[in-house]
Amino acid sequence: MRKGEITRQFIIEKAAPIINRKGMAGTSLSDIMDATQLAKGCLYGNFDNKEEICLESFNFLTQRYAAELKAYLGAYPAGKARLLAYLDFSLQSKFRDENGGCPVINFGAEADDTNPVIRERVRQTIRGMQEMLKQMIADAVDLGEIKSSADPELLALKFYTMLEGAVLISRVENSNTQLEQITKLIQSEIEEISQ
Amino acid sequence: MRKGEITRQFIIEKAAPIINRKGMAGTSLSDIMDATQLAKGCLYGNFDNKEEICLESFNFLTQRYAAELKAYLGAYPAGKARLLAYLDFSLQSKFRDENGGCPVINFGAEADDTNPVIRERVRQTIRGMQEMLKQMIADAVDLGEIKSSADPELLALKFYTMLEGAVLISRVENSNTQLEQITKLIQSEIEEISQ
DNA sequence: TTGTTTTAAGACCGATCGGTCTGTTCCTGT
DNA sequence: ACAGGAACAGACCGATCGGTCTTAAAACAA
Repeated sequence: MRKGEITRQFIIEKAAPIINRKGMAGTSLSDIMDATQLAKGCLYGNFDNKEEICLESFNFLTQRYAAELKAYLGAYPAGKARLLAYLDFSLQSKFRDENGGCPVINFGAEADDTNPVIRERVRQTIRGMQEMLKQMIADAVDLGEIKSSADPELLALKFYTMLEGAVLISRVENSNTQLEQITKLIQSEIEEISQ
Repeated sequence: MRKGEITRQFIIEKAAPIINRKGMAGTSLSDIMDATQLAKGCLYGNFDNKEEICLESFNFLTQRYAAELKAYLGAYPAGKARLLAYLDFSLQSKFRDENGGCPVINFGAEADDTNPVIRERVRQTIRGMQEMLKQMIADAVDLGEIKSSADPELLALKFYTMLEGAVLISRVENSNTQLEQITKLIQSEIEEISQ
């Protein structure tokens, strides 16, 4: 790997939590210079502009999350067990707090009216998460763990909106209570549709 | 009413949709000067700083929403009918699109890590909405329309997270589909716990 | 080791940022 | 009608914004 690629990755890793916390507009290049201890010329040698740093930061946060999630879920068999494991992961994931919360919420709320490129990436991420949830539910149905009357797609949307809404509220409240309550609710809903 | 108070209100009404769309950090004073056609001296004659304009803009958006909601719900009898009317209002409320989406999401996502004052106001708003929902559910229980086994507080949290999550996704997707699906889901859940 | 290419530093740029201040205009109570 | 105060305009401020460019240093291929 070339030196430049290492530096580029280093910049992204340092910038991502800041941008996730302070927002794209709220993060200045000097913020990133401080965090990386790199000069401006170096930043612009590795990126075309600030927006590219923001975009790559979002990609980094979501890809890292996806990798951690995949590693975590891999230990559980497909179906209901993995679905419940996903809830555990969502709850215990310190990720959200340490890096400024869910990037889907942060980047989504900021980009929806201002930045079509990033908004499109957020959309892809949302669809990916829903698709994954849908697949886990469908697997549980196929395995006979969940009633076949269940609609995996609709349930995935329901659970995902509940979780995102709970993450938002928990961040504003600075408390895990709401996220815990919602997680328990989803767990018991899964039990209700189990057979 | 003094002239100053009229101008102050005028500034807030013009600034609020912009700040809700572009964010607090992403909105500059010149944006507000353009929208109001007022000079800088006038803005600072009516507000101490930009943050005060942001705070009052959030207050304006939420208070106007609350007023419209109250007016809408007043036509329905307390209990299940009003609860269902709330869902209708949420769905048809053009408010969200015209002004840049739900201010709870926009200001909440931006302020949670950066602005304790505004975050506290968002928190109050969230609690107010949950309290209102809880009350509507509790009324329906008291009237015997909903089973007494239902937990109004938990249901309020559940419905609210679903709605906020759906609003976020619908905005990123630029489609009402998800919000419509979630609204229908909540409606049928209410029917399930009805008696 | 040497020559070339890549990478980083930081001075520099014009524009714009949030905010101040002074002078003028407009409103309003008498 | 007029005096006094409130409200507005806009020049002005230093700081900082995102971004460029030149130069030096470091990395790399030979």
